[in-house]
Order: sequence, then C-alpha cells, then structure tokens
Amino acid sequence: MPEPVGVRQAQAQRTRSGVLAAAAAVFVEQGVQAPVRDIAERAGVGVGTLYRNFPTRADLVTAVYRHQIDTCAALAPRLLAESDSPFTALTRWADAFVEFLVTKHGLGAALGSGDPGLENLHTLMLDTLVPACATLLDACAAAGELEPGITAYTLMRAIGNLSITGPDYGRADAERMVAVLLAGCRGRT
Amino acid sequence: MPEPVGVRQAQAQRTRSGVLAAAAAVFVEQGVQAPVRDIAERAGVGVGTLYRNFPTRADLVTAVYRHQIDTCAALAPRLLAESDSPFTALTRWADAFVEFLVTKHGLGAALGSGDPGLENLHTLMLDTLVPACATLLDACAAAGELEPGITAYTLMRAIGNLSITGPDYGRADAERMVAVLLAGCRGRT
Amino acid sequence: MPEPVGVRQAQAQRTRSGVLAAAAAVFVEQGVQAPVRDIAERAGVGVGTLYRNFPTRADLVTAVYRHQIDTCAALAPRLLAESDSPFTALTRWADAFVEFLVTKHGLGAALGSGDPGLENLHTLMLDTLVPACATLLDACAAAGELEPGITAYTLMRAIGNLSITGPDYGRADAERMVAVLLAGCRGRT
Amino acid sequence: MPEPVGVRQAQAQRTRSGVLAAAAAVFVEQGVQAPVRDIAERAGVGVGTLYRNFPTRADLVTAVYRHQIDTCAALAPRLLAESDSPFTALTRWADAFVEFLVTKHGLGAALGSGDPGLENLHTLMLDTLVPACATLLDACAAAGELEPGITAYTLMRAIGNLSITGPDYGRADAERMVAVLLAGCRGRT
DNA sequence: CATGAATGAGAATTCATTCAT
DNA sequence: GATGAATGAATTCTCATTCAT
Repeated sequence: MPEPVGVRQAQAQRTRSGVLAAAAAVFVEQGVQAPVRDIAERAGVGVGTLYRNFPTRADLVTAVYRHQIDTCAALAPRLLAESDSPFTALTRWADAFVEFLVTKHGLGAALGSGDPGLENLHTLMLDTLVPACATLLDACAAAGELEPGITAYTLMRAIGNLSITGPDYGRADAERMVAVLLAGCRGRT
Repeated sequence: MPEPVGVRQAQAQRTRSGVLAAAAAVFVEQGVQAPVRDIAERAGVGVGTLYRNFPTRADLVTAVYRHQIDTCAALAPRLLAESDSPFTALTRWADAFVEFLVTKHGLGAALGSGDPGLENLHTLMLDTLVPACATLLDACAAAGELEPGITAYTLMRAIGNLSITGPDYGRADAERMVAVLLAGCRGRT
Repeated sequence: MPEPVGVRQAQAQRTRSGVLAAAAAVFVEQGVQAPVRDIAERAGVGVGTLYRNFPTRADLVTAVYRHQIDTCAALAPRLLAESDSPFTALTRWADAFVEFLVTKHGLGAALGSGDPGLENLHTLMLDTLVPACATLLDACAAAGELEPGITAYTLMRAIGNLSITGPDYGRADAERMVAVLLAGCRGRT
Repeated sequence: MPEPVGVRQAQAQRTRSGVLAAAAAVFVEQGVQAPVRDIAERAGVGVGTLYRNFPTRADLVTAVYRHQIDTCAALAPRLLAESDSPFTALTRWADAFVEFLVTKHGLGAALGSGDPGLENLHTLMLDTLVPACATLLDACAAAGELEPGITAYTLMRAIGNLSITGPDYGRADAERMVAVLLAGCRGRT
C-alpha cells in the first residue's frame, strides 16, 4: 500500500481545483459577486465543501487569481531584460495586465468597489504587482522616459479602472486607452 | 375653485421633486445600489409612490442625473468659445465631468458595470454628453491637437472609469490620471 | 368614508396579533428557540411580515410575554391589600408567577440561558416584575416575616429556575418546590 | 510480539479517554451544545472516531459526567457517617451537587430542557444520584428533620434547576438559594 | 480502527415588488 | 394618486452526519 494517505489528499486537491475552476468560470460569467451556491453547483460539490476550502468569499477570489497575479508580476523583470527600452517593457507589461483584468469579468469593478471582504486580494496585488510595476517605472524614470509624479499604485489603479469593460467598450478599447494613458505618462519625448 | 387640477398637478410635481432630491442624497451616501426603501423614507413618501413615479431603478437614476448631465453637456460649447485653444476647452470640460462623476458616489462603477438596468442612463449619456464631447474633439482635431482615432464615446468611457474612486485612489488621483490621459490624447505637439 | 385609514391600521393590527398568537403557540410547542419560519407559517404570513413587525427575535419574545408580565406585576399590590399577611401575599404572587412561567414552555430556560438576544425580555422583567416582587419582600421584611439577605431579583431568578418543567417534574412539583423555597425564606417564625 | 491485541486495545482506550477529556473541557467553555467538531479537534482525533465511540451526543455527555456522578453518589454515605446530623450531611451533599452542576456550564439547563437526546444522562442520574440522595432524606426523616412529602428526585431536580447560573445569578446565588430551599425542607425545628 | 472530506438540510435575514385601501 | 403592509425569492453560513480510503 504505497501512499495510502496520498489518495485522499489527491482527491481533496482535485476537489479544491474543481472549485477553483468552477469559481473562475462563474466569475467570468456573473462577476465576482456571484452566489456561492452557483459556484458550488458548477463545481458539482456541496456548499459545505466550498466553505471548508474557502471560508470567506475573499479567500476564494484570492485563490482564483493568485496564480495569474504571480505570473503577471514575474513578467515584469523578464520584459525589462528583453525589451529595447524600459518604456517598451512597461507598455508590454501593461498589455499583459489589461489582458489579465479584461478576461476576469468584474474583477476590476470589484477591486475598485472598496469591498472590505476583498481586502485580501487588494493586499495581494499591492504586495506583488505594485513592486513589479514600480521596477518598471523606476527604470523608465532612470531613462528619462517618464513624467515625474506617477506612482506605481496609482498607475495600476488607473489601468485597472480602464480595464472595466462593458457593451460598447471592450478589450480593444481598454487597450487603446491604456496605451494613450501610457503615452501621457511618457510625456514629450 | 380655480384650477383645482393644477393644484393637484403641482402637488404631484412637488412629490416627484422630493423623491429626486432624496434619491440624489441617498445615492451620494450609499451609492446607486441603495435600497429603494431608504430613498422613499428619506423623501417621506411610501415606496408605492416611488414606484409610480419611477417604475424601475434606472428611471430614477436617470432622472436624478439628467439635469446635471444636461448642464455638463451645455458646458462644452461655452468652454469652446471661452478658451484659448480647443484642447484647453477639452481639458476643462473633462475636469467638470470628473467632478460630476466623483461626487456621485458609485455612479461611475454603476455605469461601468454593464448593468442592463442602467441602459437608460447609458443612452442618455450617449445622446447628450457624447455629442457635446464630440464637438470638443472635432475642434481639437481641426486644430491638430489630437491624436487620430480617439472617439468621444470611448474617451468618455475612459474618463468615467478613471473616476471610480475608493480608498487610496481619490478625487485628486482621478483628476491627475485624466490629465495624463488627455496629454496622451494630445500626442506630440 | 369614515376612518378610511383605520381599515388598514386595523388589518395590520390583526396581522400583528396573529403573529403574536402564532408565536405564543409555537413557543409553547417548541420553545422560544423555534425557527422564525415556523412561526410565520403558523401565522399564515410571510417571513418578511414577521420581520417587519418584530425586527429581532427578542422583540417578538418580549411582545409575546409583555402583557402577561404586566398583569403579573399588577397583581402584587392587589394581593398585598387583600391578604392577611404580607407573606401570604408573597406566596400567592409566587404561585401566579409560577403559573405564568410553567405555561410558557421553555421561557424559563431561555431566560436562564444568558442568551444576549433576550436582553430585552430580561430587562423588561427586571423593570416590571422585580419592583413588584420587591414591594412584597419589603412588606414581609417589615412584618418580620423574612430572613435577611433575600433580594427580589435573586428570588425571582430562583423561582424562574424552579419553574423549568419537564418529564417527571411538572407544574405541581414546581409549585411545591417554590412553596418550600418560600418557607425557607420565611425562616423560623 | 506478546499481546499485540492488548496494545491496540490500550490505544483505543487512550483515544476514548482523550475524547472524554476534550469533551469535558469544551463543555465547560461552550456548554453541552458545543459543536461536535470542536470536541474532536480538541481531542486531536477525527470526527469519525468520535462518532464511533459515542454514536450520539447524549452518549458522550453521559460518559463525560458518569465518573463525577458516581463520585457524587458515593459521597452520600460518607457524609452521613461523618456528620453530626443527617441534615448536616444533606446540606453538605447538596453543596457538592451544586458545585458539580455549576462547574458544568450549561449542564443544568440541558438537563432541565427535556431534550430527549439526554435521556441517558437523565436515567443515569436517576439510577445513581437519586438513591444516594434518598438515603440522606430517609435519614433526615428518621431524625425528624424533614418536612414530609419531599422526594429525592424532585429535590434533586429543584437543586439542579437552582444551579442554572447566568449573568447576575452566579454560583454564590445558587448556593444561597439551595440553602434556603433546604431550610424550607427542614421545616420548623 | 481512524480519518476527515464531502454533504446538504436548516436557519436567519434582506429587499424588490405588488396591490388593496 | 398615495400609501405601506405583505410577500417570498434569494443569499449566506453552520453543522450534524456519513462513508470511502
């Protein structure tokens, strides 16, 4: 009997993953405010199981997006190394961030809502994405490619807001406006 | 008894106005998602009266902001006439729009949420503010002060999104980011 | 159209009374911890109606028993005037109190549970029954018919506890034990 | 491998003891209505183990208090032998019983609630404590120190109820009221 | 035997909406 | 027209209990 315990752990892990996948899907369809029960049904589990794995909604939301947040943050140094100029890296990173937000229906709005329950996610982004963005901004500033007075947090918040899509204002529009915003950040070069 | 009907009409008008004032106040305090009952109580009327005057929440929201929307739209030609350059007029008008959005707690988020019930308000803004903004943009374009490809609707939507405030991202930040966005619109002059 | 408003008020009052009656019945059958929904169903109203009339469970419990509490309190001065001795009045009043408690299944236990939500009822009893009981105790003390150191609150609490009935310990037992307790209060006369 | 079965039995016994200790602790902190899971966690076992050993909550409650009940019962003949008078023995025994009940947060209320699931515990007390108490009462009666008509069961039930403490009615009050009750039992001596 | 993940019934509470007066 | 009592669907969250490993 090799790894008799592992079987149960693996099953639990699969359940957890299923819940995460279901939540991600439901969030895309209904937004992060979707009823807990819908997510449980989508995952094919009882609500109790969902609560066992994610005691609060914020825990669930955070878990759903944590991996992608980390990926996005890790992208910054790589782009900085690959790109011709720091500003090019910033632009590309912003595109990736927009893509992340746009595909997460309602996340931007949820983050901007000031919902106290989403403090965790807010904190997570502050702790991982803001430093990543700050690295890029610092490089831009050092290269003289940045208007003074732009902070990483504010810029990300602005990009986040610009990524709140809807009818008549889709992903392409969000990307275009973010590009315009970044052009404004670059100043007269 | 001269004009007995007129008296009743006047009373009805006063009721309607009271509801609008109450709704405006409650929206500022609680956001546009505030419970219907709170608004009715603030206005000192029954919920039935509120529903009679504004069958849907969107009707109420629209009515509340219609006057201010009209005012904002009317501002555009005036600023265009007064200002040195079309772009200056655009900048000032954007400031007025931001102020309008920022003081209406939650309106920006509501507009950006894609809530189908707010279609009316959306339409209203399309029909009044977009043309006003387009006038300014056209003037800017004619003066060579605008990057090509910026539409009035998209720009307004972007400004609206940038005006979604919260903790750590307040009115000053929104104004600053809108200014940066407009700088990006102006292009390299 | 005499009293056109009164009709609605009367209807509302009837609804309220119906809820109170239903709650009283359910409390007897299931105790004061009975589910809100059961009470609403028994009353033939929606849960919303119940919440409208009694925002918290304690409000409902209090309302159910307020009349009887008042009646019980009003009994004290009457018995004092009618009876041969203060102690006789105290004994009779205790019997009335026991009857009140015994017929309210679970009330004694609920009061004794320290449930914070029942603070209202606790307060009500403190404010009305304790003074009534204190009047009797004072009269007994003045007549030399009371051991020193017995407070109204503690005595009532004791009577309340002794009135928690169950299988094999019914109303007759409660009354007997209360009588014994009072005999102990009287001391060696 | 001598006595391989005994080892397993010993381990099972230790598990059972651990659960009992945990349950006793949790009952003191949260009352007998404490969630099953809390007890299992405190004991460091899975809930399944708890259910295997104690299929119903009543089984657990009974087992937790059985030892102390036996101890309390065994106290009666000892006190009778040691004390000057049977009534003194009864008084001391009652004090011990009150202490037992008061330190078991919520046990008195649970016993008095008529909860059918606690039938076992009820039965246990009937079978062990009632005879012990009856011995004392018989001795008192024989010594002429007892009002007629007091049964052991009813007296114990009364003492149990008087021991239901809460805010504003603590252990000292319970003890005092029990003393008063016993004084009433003694009659005019 | 022990485990603890999974289940889902049950309970509280909120609010948009209707409609008789 | 105005009223607000009544309704009940919707949602969150908690735990007792089961059962595959």
